[in-house]
Amino acid sequence: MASRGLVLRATSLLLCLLMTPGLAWRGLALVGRAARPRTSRLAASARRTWAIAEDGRWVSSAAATARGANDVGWSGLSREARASSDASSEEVGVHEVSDAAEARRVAALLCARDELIHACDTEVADLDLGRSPLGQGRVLCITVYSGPDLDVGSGPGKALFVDTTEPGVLEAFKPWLERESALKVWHNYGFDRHVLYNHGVDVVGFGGDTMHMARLWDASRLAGYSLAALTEELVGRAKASPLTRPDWVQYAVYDAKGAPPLERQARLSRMEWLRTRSLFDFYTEYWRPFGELGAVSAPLPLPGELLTDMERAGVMVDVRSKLPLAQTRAQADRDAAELTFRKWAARYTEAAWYMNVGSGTQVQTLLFGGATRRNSAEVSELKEELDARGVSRKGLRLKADLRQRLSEAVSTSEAGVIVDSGRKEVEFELSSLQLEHAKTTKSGWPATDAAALRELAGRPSEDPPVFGSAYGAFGGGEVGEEACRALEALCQMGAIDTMLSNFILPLQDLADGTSRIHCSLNLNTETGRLSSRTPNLQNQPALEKDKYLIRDAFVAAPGKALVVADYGQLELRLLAHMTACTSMVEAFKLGGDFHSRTAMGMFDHVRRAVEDGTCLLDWDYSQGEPPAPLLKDLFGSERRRAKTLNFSIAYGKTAHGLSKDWGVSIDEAKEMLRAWYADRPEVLQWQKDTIASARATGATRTLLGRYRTLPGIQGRNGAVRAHMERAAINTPIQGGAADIMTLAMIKLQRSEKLREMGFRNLLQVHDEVMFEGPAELADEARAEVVACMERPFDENLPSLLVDLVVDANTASTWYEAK
DNA sequence: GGGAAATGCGCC
DNA sequence: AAAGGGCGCATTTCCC
Repeated sequence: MASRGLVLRATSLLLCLLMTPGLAWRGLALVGRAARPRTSRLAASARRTWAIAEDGRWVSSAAATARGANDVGWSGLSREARASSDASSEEVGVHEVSDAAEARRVAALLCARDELIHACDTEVADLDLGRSPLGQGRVLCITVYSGPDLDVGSGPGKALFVDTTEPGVLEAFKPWLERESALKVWHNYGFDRHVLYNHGVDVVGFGGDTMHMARLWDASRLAGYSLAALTEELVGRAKASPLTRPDWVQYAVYDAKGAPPLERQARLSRMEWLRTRSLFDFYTEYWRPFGELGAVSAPLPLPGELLTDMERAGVMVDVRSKLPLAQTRAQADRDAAELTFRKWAARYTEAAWYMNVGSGTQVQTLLFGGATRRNSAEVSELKEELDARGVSRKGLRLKADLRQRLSEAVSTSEAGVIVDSGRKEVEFELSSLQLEHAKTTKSGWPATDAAALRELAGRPSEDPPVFGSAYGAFGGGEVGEEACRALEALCQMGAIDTMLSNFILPLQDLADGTSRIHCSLNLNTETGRLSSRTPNLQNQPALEKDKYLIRDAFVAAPGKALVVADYGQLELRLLAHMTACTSMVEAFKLGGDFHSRTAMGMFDHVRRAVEDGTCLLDWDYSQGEPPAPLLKDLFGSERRRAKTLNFSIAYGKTAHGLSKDWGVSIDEAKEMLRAWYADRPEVLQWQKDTIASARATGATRTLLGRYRTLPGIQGRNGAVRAHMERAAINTPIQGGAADIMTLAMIKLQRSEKLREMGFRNLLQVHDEVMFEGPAELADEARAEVVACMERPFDENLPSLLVDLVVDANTASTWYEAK
């Protein structure tokens, strides 16, 4: 068997490509990763250009510099805060509380000072950051800083260091922590509340969350200052060597001093919100209740907690039968698909039998032979250089389980193909099928994602089958068909693997003793949406793709029911409202299928067909069978395009992107965009105005007037600028939708009906909420949920030009309720 | 061994 | 210059 040398990696070696029977050798094509161009991430590398002047107005950084204003960036503040903290660490002394008697004395003094706002923090040990703090972690200490007016006997303005590892200390502080009138400000409240709850302390008296406040004055990323980052640092240090007491004290009081809530409040107070009011008013009225409990100045007290209560409640999953069954089915399907692919691939290159099918690099090598970005001269040059240095084969690591399965095969393999290196790794040589690739990754390598595999495979299992580009590459006929089927199997295997490792397995692992999953809900996005992590419950498979019925494993507790409610076309309604687009507002007023109406507006022949009765816009099937065909059936492709545009326009999609998605020319894509905008000129105008204003001010605003700074929108980097311009028109919509959901959730939380009926909010997925409560009251609860969501605005806020439509169902599983 | 980058993919 | 906004996360590979 002849083999030819080929360059791979500068540090290690050279890949021998094998001549394989039945496949034409097309020469050298594999290039090492060292040749990859470096790319940087757009958002992360963008530099901030905005600042707040002393009077609280947004100004450009140039103006800010001229006027000596502070950099508004979090990192900027963080540095200032750290500097001032470091500078004042000698000035602000620490009062240590290390025994029960002293704890009782100090806690009593605190209870007498409800007029103060107390900045609090905890330090925690024995914590796995990959899961919710509910049910794990041990509080080591609490730190409290109450400002210069508190004196517990050792002088005014001391930070308290409360050592809760000493017996009786936490118990002594419990009454104060559970005291509703003692306002406590935290940095990422949910974390501390949950960890203290593990010790039987149910913290209330929420004064605010400095993390949320920071988000409000600058929605940009807060890299490096997350609680997780701080905790990881601490855990890392504790691991390296036991922390000494002074370490602990300094570390623990750092946050309270470094991010004083009053400074946050002052910053927010300087920023305009609705003409005469400030962002601090916004925080107090909306985000503080959203973050937790209505404190003194909220318009109405909230009867409990919101985000932290949702986290605490968790959602029940069926770990006894449904998820294990899903796992069994998924693993069987995956193994079958994997075998199909392996058998096929190994016929061309034996090493494929041993490869890691989950490795993009190996699939890349197998199918395409690597990148095509280097010309042959460069390849030869590299090859010579590496040959001269004597570098040899590439070692490809195999998964442990695969390794075990293959250990026998390795020892009996044909000469030359598999080399057991004697280390933990098995080295092998993978020759390439040298297929043409239609798509590359952003760094220029052939993509091996689902779309790329689909391009090769086509839809060979459909009737009639549609074969992809691999069919011809393998000479058509049965051989071509088999190739397509094998590549489809590879694609399916990847999809099933995703279901297993992202959903089916972690859900079982993360469920607590009562089969409930507790995610962490964070108010930490650029647009004001929530995010969910450990696990992310906001990306569970949607109904159409939920082959293993994962959503069916999300269940109501025995005797209870779920109420699942979602807004219909929330973002499109926001777009209609914010642009005051007559056509869209009218379409929503008329009701019926919105995308079909869009198709009518875009295509004359569709409009005529509806007008002369050839087809119906929409039909209510409770009236029996429709007397004429429906638009969506007669003009399916027109409606699909209209729908795609409806969703894409708000994201700023370009003709270039549309033409690629649809496989049409740029001109055709442009024509589609023109047709969409022709019916909605206000949208185009609004987008232009919004971008212009964003460029002038460096920020864009949501429906409720929250800001998002857009670093780089005035800069010279075209890619960053274009990205920020799209964000400028999307954030008002996406953030506006988030505003509406925030209002709705506050209203839901304040609903006495729901509280009396025993319904509690478990989840929010951007335009959807899930409640759980007694099954016999589910219908009544459903009606109340709909009522709250349809009218989320309080009397201080203007209403929308369009109605909010809510679809809600009750069922015992998430799957059934959709 | 661990962190970071690259790739890919789930949701709205 | 890139070519759709916003997230979280698994896996592999690179790199120190």
